[in-house]
Amino acid sequence: MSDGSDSDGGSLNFVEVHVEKDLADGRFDGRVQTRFPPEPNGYLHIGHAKSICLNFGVAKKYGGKCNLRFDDTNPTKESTEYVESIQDDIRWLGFDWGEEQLFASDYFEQLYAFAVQLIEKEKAYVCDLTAEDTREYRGTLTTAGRNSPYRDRSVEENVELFASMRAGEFPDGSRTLRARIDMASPNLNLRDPVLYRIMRATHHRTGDEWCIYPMYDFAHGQSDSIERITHSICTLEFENHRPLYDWCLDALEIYHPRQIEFARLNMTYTIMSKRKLLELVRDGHVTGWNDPRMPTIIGLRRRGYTPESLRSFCETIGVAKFNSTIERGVLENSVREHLNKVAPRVMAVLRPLKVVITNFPEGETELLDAVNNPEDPQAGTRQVPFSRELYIERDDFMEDPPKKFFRLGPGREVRFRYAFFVKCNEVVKDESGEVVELRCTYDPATRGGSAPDGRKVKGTIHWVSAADAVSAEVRLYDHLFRTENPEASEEGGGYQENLNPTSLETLSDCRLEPSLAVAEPGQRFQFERLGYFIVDSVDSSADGLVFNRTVTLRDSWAKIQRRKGK
RNA sequence: UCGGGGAUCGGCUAAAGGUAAGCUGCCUGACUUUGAAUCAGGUGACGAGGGUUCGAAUCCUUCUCCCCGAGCCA
Repeated sequence: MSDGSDSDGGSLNFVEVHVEKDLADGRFDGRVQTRFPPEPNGYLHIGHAKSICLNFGVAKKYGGKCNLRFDDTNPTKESTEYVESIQDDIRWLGFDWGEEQLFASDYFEQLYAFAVQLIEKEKAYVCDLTAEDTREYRGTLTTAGRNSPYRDRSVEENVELFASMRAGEFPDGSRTLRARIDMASPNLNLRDPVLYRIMRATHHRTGDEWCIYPMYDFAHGQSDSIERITHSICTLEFENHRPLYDWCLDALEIYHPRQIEFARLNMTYTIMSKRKLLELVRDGHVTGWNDPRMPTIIGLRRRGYTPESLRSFCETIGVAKFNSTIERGVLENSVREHLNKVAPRVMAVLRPLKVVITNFPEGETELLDAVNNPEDPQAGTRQVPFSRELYIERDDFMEDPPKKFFRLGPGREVRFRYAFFVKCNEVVKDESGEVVELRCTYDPATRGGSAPDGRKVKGTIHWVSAADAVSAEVRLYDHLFRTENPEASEEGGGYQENLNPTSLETLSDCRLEPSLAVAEPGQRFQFERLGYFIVDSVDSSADGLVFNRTVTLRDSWAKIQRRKGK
């Protein structure tokens, strides 16, 4: 294909361009095999979702496979908790890596053999320099390094020493195995990089079997090679490592995949660093990796995001080498778009204001038909009870409203969704002057929401019947950070200075229409005129419903207000 | 300072020497029993200079700015 497009007419991202070129050149016998290689040292976040969609997506598009391989070469940071969460998250996202459980740690024996081969080829040596000395010998960005005094040990001595390293005869950090490349290389990764270090730590899979562990650079490429990966797709920061990736494979004379680097995802109002996300959890700024404010997959999931929305998000943002930052709103749009199609509509009042319909008979209830989802006729209808005492949203009433306020005010008439036209006659206040109740009349002739006399109302508001309402707690989430780029702090402090103090608002006195009484954890709804909400999977129970707001609806009224406020 | 990358509407991406396109945002308007959704229109870009060419976002060149790199992390 040379016109830059695929069969659907969509354009190719640059990775796919490279893959198609390789396919056309017969470079890997027409195979495409990718891999997603997380280190199990934290939970996956939306940035990983980009990589997952890319790797699994490219494999699928060209009839290949994508492996899930854990890059578990540093036992001090890794655990099975993370392994399991990563598998869960990938499955939930909708991807399948087959039955294989792949771990770099499964290749430790093979990797060790590779290292011995390198020694035998005089391309690696055991070095006794301390960590500090190693750094000092390495030189700087602008000055060449110096050869280690241990660089010219004999093959025999190196083989023996390396075996002793493995056998546990030396203390942690006392020796390393290094590649013999070029201490004067302008690429610091090539200045005799460390291949193995001595580290007594219990590995989550190999236990105490090993006391030496391979470095990323010596494990990753060879693991790719063993799995016969064709395209090893990673992020930009590994671009400087590619010469070393290639060097190892060439030195070993083994199958040689191609590494391609793309720009990782950055998003406004959040951070993507695993280390910093871990700090947020540890320091108690969030309730856990699954806090709905976290950019983690599990957090977004609990927040109410759908796998479809995350996948379509990854599709829209594209893949390139330019270091870009995606607006948070793009993510929000992706979930709105999906939920608009599938989420059942219900009425819920978050901040209740009592309304008494003075001309509606006491103790009576009228059942009204409401559409479950106007975007999906199959979803059918349900009945909602209307009675003398109702609740409406406090925001839907103003005592002294401007002309363009289409909701309730003294003397104004609006439509109560799916019910009647209602007119406000009287405003009741408490001693402090706060509005506590509205006394209104309804027009029985407008049942269902339209007037036989053809009169129109400008606004439609949601409501719930007071006697029939179910109570719930609703958690409203806002950006975790108050600045677009939390990493850039004004006072020179850390990103934590930019935490948004109002990122969570908990409303405990919400009233929902009765159909919600049986809502199950994980069920998603649109609360009409408010947003999309999900029953919390952790804290919600039958006698204590808890909802998380996934995202608000677009709100052009709020936008107008904001514009005026400026 | 050395090496490796990068720069196209406000944001994100296409254009593979031949009409700078799409999505999103923003602004209008239509419709509306969700100020939602939907629909229509508008706004708006090749980092700068030089060169090659009939023709350059694309090739060459100089410059500017940004990112990555001196872990026994990945």
